[in-house]
Amino acid sequence: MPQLNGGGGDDLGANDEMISFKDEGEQEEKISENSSAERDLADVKSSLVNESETNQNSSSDSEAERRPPPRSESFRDKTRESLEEAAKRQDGGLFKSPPYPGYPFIMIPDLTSPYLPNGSLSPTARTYLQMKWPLLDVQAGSLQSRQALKDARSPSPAHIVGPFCLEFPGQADLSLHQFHLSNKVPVVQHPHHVHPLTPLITYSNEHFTPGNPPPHLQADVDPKTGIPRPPHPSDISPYYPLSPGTVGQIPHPLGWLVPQQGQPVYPITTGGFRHPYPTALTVNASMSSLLSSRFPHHMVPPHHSLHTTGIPHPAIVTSNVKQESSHSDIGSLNSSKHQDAKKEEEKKKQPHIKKPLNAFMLYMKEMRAKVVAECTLKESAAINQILGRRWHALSREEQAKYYELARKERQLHMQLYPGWSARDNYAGNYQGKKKKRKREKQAGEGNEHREYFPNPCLSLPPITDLSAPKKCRARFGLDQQNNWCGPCRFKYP
DNA sequence: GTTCCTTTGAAGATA
DNA sequence: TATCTTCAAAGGAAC
Repeated sequence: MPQLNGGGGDDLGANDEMISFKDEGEQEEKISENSSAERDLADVKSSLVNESETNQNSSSDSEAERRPPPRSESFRDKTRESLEEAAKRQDGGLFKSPPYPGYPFIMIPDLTSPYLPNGSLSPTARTYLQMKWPLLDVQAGSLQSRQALKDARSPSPAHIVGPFCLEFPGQADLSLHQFHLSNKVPVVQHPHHVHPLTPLITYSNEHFTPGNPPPHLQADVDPKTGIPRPPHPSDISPYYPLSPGTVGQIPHPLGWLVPQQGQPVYPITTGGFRHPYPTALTVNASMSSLLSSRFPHHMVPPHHSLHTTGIPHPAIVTSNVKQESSHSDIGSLNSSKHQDAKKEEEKKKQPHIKKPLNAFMLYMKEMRAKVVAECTLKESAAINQILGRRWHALSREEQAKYYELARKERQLHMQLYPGWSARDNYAGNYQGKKKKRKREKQAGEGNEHREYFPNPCLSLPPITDLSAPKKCRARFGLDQQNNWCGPCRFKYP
């Protein structure tokens, strides 16, 4: 994890950059030989990588040296360890402040009660929400405040200190869903105008249009104000969506909550809970609604009308487990074969809970569109190379944002899927997940591409795996054969 | 339709 | 404990 101590050594992996410098130098030469149009394109693309790399120093040119220093001494790990240590000390508080001065943490004092007595959001809650979900209309945390906004059009930024460096003590939980997404704000992100902390927002507009939530959901009433409010589970990252299959089977009360890109990231599954829901996990009724909204319908009690206060409690998970257990008891009357077959069938149907995204993945998710827009590259592999280098070019503060986001994602993930382990997704454990073929990449392997691979337009690091001569073709496409290495040109004239 | 590619980081597995 | 392996996202290309 990033530190802000400004120590002399930069162990953020900047060693990578020398490669690009060398290549870029060659690239420039090569670019100069190309047409002006190509040069312009190359400049634009190169600028993607170069813009922040010009200050990077490194002398390493080997693949091995491109890797970060040993983890035990790495700046990231130190910070991460400190974070985790702090997280342990923080008694499970999700958004408490770790003791890292200058670290852009986003803290909320007490998310269990994000509402003020009048039903509006507490300022700090608004601040956090606007940080994490900028498209949230946190100003209009309640119908009242929304109406007030409508009338006065005057937010009260006096409460809002700023996106970062907010630090609040106190317990936090996942009751953010008591906040509401605004139906007025644009939900679809523009690729060029992405908030730095919006990687988690993938909701589509239609999913939050006023008419979309089932009418009966409107019955959700703020227990404090008595004002009906839609039970938007907006506190949950869209990385924890419902599985599409689950949504499709039954008009689940929150079935309209579907991530924009359609692919569930953290679909809840019964299989995700290898153990009963821990009683120690403090989840309030709001959280429970969220959880219930992400459970397959077969895990939710048959009544689909949500309780005004509660909607199903996390105990529902437990109770559902018990329910399943009792169901199994009943099923024991049937033949065991039938039961086994049914179990296997259900097991196959289980959507697997995906890993929480790490900092770099969050960064990629956010920046990919920008890179794609600025660069004509199509292949994700090439884009990821750019992103990887830009990641290293990021300042520690900027990286820290993503590390913090990733940390919260992990914590949220842990709360949503307490029994989940990354091992569950390993090939063999997850039905339907194909085992990844092991890459036969050997460090230090000779690389003719390296010699021929200036990659003029992208400042990409040299390809290390030359086992497949078709790589340049796959990498650049047929229309950019001038970027191919010699062997590839020869093979695919 | 499935797998590969490519990146970094987290976490499990293994020696 | 250190190292290795797998999997997260993405989407075009290859098979």
